[in-house]
Amino acid sequence: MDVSTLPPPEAHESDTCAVVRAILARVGDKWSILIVRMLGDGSMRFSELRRSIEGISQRMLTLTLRNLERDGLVARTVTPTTPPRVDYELTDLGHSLQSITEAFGRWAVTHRDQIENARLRFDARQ
Amino acid sequence: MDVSTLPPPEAHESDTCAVVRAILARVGDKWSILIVRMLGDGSMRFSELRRSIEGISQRMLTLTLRNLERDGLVARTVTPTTPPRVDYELTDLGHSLQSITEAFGRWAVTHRDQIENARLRFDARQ
DNA sequence: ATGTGCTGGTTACGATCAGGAACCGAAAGA
DNA sequence: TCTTTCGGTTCCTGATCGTAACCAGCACAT
Repeated sequence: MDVSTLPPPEAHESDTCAVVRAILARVGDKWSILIVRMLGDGSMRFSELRRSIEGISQRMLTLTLRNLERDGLVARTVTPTTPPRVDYELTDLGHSLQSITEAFGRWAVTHRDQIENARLRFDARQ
Repeated sequence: MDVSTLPPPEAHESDTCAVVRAILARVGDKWSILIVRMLGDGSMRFSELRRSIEGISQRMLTLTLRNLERDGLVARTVTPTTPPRVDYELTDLGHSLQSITEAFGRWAVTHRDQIENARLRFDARQ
């Protein structure tokens, strides 16, 4: 989340490296991908997201949603009722990321045990 | 990179949320994905990686490789010559992640402009 | 009238982490 | 002897994460 701008113009052709890095800096943090995954099933309001993404704080949810909105992955809709209602949904750009986040989710669940075992083995070796 | 352990046993069934979060915390940072992408083409030695992943510091390369090794995604081979030679290559587990990192790389390159534009529009609105 | 709850945030602050720069030993080459 | 290469490590600073507290606005109950 530290890279404030996308790579400079001179890196225009094919240094995938810098592009991937800059985009990952935004989209690659743990909350962003989780939120994209949750919103894949349809729009959700703020507190709904907060309840379904366990472990996220209000602050991080706000910040992450704001960044996703800034990058055009998520759209924010305010309905000025009482109490106010704020809905978030994926934009087309956000939807285009869906297949990747889903693939990642499947990979994570499938290989979870392997990673945990590798980690235990590594730590035992030290 | 802050979550030190994988999710506790009680979260065993299907709270994909915690699993994805814990795994992303390790694998989802910008350097890890870039390294997996680089190693996808074959094994590389330390300084080779440092030169080809522009912008990475020696320290972050060391740390990230260590974590990837710990999680069983990367194998480290030391050849005790002078100067020492250390090669890194993907394990089978690491290779299983390849298609995802490649898909992400393609997505990043393809949608780079859209993100940059969305960001400019958002900032202009404030 | 007064308290309590829900909404979607914001602020303050301490812990944690990323990242840069400098340093390291050993050996080869000039 | 001085420099370079190799793969690290150590120190330090500034950014970031995350927790807890606070906020306004309104409904409903006491």
